Amino acid sequence: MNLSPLAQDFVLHFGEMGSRWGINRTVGQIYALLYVSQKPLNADEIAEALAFSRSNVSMGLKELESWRLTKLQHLPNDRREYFSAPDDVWAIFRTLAEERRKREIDPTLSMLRGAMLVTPTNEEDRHAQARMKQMHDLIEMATMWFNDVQRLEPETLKQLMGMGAKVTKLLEMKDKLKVVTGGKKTRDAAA
Amino acid sequence: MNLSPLAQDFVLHFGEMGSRWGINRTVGQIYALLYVSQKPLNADEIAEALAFSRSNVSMGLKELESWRLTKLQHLPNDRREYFSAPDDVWAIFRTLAEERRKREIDPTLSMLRGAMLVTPTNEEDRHAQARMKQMHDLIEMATMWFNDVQRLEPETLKQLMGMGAKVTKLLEMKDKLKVVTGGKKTRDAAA
DNA sequence: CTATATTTTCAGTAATTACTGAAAATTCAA
DNA sequence: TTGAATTTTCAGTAATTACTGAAAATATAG
Repeated sequence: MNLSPLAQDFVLHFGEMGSRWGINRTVGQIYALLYVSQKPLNADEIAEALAFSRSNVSMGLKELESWRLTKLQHLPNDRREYFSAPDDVWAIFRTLAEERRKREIDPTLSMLRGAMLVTPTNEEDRHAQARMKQMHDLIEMATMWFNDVQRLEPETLKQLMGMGAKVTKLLEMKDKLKVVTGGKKTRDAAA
Repeated sequence: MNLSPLAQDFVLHFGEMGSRWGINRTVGQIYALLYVSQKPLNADEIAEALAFSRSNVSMGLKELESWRLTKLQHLPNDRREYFSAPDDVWAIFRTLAEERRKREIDPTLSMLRGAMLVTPTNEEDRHAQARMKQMHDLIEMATMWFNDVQRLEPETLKQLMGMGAKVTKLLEMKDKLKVVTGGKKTRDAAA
């Protein structure tokens, strides 16, 4: 690996993290490399930098493409394909989340919905079904929420996140406003 | 596996999902079983229900304990240990997230902070460092936000999530209120 | 077309991770 | 204490997953 120590640390760390999250270590490393790289890289450059076989890199890139995480481009007078990661980290994270939802969350919701259609024949199953419904409802709520949040302008999102727990204050405000619009004195709302 | 088809589907599905998220398949199955079970189970019951060896169950339970996902109790006149999952799904999810943060997010933030202290010696490294900073900032923001949200009352949280994209409306409201408290007419705020 | 460059596939192998049974350690009732 | 019940450990093995090199497929310049 002929990378600077800085890049190398990053690449190795993300290989490790990837594997803890169900992503093949080498795929994680390839993406980390693309992420920090200044310019797009072709498969040979990646293989060389990470000391992987050319075929391993090919498979890794295919995997990353299936997650829609890479950008592909060609350079003039060069037949090889050059890969890069999007500039916007938030966009990367969003794509990853979308893809995971499609692959894992949605099938899970289906399975849970299916389970809820079964007529339970005993107390055990009745209980199991109730538990599955609880899980279903949580996942569905979180998913819908994320779906909404994803659509927000990055600016709005940043503002919201920056507020953290202070969102509670907003809720209180909202409640007060409701009271206000319901006919009470306006002063409280602005207080 | 002498489970009802309902429970069996659930258990197998979660084993599968677990393995996609970096959790050993059998550990996922054990937890799914505890999750749907009406009563706490001992290791032998789990081994029997899932057709695993007793030692495999022992290791799986230890793993789950290290994630703080199980409750342990004893029944009168029975020396064996009985395991169960918490009743509150949101609490389970929260614990999982906390633990993952401790194990994966925090070390990643450390690594990124460390990388940011290095004085870059060339343009490549300067760029890599800038990229790492972007990632660091996103992760830190998301973490702090989650930290805050975690502390909210389940009721408040539910309310917030139920609002989804409508939080934007709240933000707009807030901005108007700011203007208002800054000295403009109060009517707008309540509109 | 043809030759060459490039990418993909895949069977074989290596490496990693998971699982088991037997033995050791621990716990606790008597 | 002792010894039966229970849990844990761990070396060996099985299963899975990852990786490679060689060959096939694809793409494109001339």
